[in-house]
Amino acid sequence: MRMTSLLLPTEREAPADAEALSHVLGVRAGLIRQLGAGLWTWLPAGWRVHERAVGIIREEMNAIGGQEVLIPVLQPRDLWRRTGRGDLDEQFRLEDRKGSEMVLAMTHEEPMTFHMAQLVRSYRDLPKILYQFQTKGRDEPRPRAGVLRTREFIMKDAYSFDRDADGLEESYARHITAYDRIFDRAGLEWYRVESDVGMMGGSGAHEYMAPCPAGENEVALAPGYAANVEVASAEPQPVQLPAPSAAPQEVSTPGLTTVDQVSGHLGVPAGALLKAFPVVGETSGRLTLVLVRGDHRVNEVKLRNHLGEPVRAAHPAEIAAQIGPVGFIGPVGAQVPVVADLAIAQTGQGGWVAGANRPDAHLTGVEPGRDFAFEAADVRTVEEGDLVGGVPLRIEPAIEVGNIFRLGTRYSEPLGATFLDEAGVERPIVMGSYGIGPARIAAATIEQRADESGISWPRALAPWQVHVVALGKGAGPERDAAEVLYEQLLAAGIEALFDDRDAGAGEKFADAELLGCPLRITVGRRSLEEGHAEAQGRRSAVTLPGVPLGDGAVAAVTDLLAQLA
RNA sequence: CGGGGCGUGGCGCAGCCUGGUAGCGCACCUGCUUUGGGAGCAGGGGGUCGCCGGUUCGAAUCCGGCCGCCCCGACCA
Repeated sequence: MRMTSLLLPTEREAPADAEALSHVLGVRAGLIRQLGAGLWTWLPAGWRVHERAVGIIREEMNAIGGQEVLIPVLQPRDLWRRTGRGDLDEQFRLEDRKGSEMVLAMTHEEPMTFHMAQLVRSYRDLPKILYQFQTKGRDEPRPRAGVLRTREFIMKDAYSFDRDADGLEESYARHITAYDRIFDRAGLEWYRVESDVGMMGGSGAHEYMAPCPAGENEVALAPGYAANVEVASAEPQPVQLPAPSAAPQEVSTPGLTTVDQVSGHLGVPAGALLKAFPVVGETSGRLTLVLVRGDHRVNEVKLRNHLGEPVRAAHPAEIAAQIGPVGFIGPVGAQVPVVADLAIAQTGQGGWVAGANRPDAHLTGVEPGRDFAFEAADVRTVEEGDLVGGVPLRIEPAIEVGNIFRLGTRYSEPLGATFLDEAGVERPIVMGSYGIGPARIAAATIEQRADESGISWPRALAPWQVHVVALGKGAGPERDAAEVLYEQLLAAGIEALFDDRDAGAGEKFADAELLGCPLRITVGRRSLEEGHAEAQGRRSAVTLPGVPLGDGAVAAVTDLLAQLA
């Protein structure tokens, strides 16, 4: 591709509203442009990257027996009502001219299962893996960071159909194989982490996380351990409790309502406090008092999974009516169920500090079990430095680039996707679903590999393998030699971008570094006289061996490319 | 949805407080010079100042309403 004809609007300055690196560089390098909140257009160079990611995914999905299909984005809302998903907040809804209710697909479990319900009759029709690359519409509460979280995006979504749980395990394992290869080939640093299965039930799920500063998730990492912080468990760091006493002692803590104030006033570590967090079940309406250590935070995902329903923080009025004065509540004497985090329950010690359920007062010397009844559960968020297998945990922000999910019969049952087994018994198909966001692969790659000058693509994702820069404005020997080299590369099937613009050397180099093709070949007066062009890898400042012009050029470039990642 | 911020040529911004000819840098067009790290000189084109309404002789500027976009949080099967 010649840059004189390419639509590549590079910018010297970052857009004022861009924060994330992938957002800034995506716009500056001319890959993407914004149409509206969470709505992004892929320009030619950016789309080439996206399609390279798609190509890798397609190859690996085919390699595990996946079959590619294409399902409409526009769908009857009724289908979604049948699975109880006709009213989701994130769902784009519309009507056709006849007034029929339609939705834009957020994902494609419903239509996929709908088809399979009609097409699968017998256990002989299973297993199957079907996938597609298709647009998803999600009315996100807050789109952000360029293409990282958008309201419309392309997802590779795959669905597995098996006769039983063992079959699902096999399909699930195949996807792990494919996904591991996909993210390796894309050149990402990634982790496969345990993730929340949500309220959908199912027997487990994993997310593929690419660490990067703009990530919206947090992953907890230790050797041999990787989990989304939403579900991560670890051994807490110890805390020195004050000496126990025979019975709780009331102490005056006037106006002291925060953990810091109380621990400072009493001269005890924050971790010696029992932080009381009253929650109300969204469906049951039941109030529960959750206790975590004063230096810990309640993990709402783990809490929700433990209680079996979503929860919200209790309102001050509810707290005052059922437990005690806000700021001074505690488990002792509280007439509500108490859930104590394992970091408290497992110590078996006394000496804790808790609210006294009386204004301006706390209790010291509190001992769980003796002074109040509780149910023990792991409901806290892990902290950096907590131990897993004796090794301190670290926590990193990451982008979710893919997920794999055991669905079970969540969709096959309501949509009547069944088959007859050998015994003639009708059974629901056991399903899995598996997503990957190619745009997030591109964004995560930018985040992980960019430097001060711009993007640095791995060969697997680069929009072009070679960026040929002709120096010298207008016609001249450099331009002629570069022209010949460019044509040779094209003829040899090497994807090359040719900077044939009448621009200064600095501008051409700056644009080449911004765009980040793996190999830059410069044809300039300096080396032309000796009959060669200069080669520069994007990732290193080291000048590579020169490329001879003429017959050996293609072979030399091929060699250089082989040395680059 | 709560909090904060911003809307002025393609991009980045000033002007608004204190109403009176819409400005700067980059980019763009023409010519000449220049040509290995975002060139110089000269000339030139391009803006409903987000939208609607109000105040005023006069509104980018003041007032009201609306819309859009960004950031933080909530949220994100």
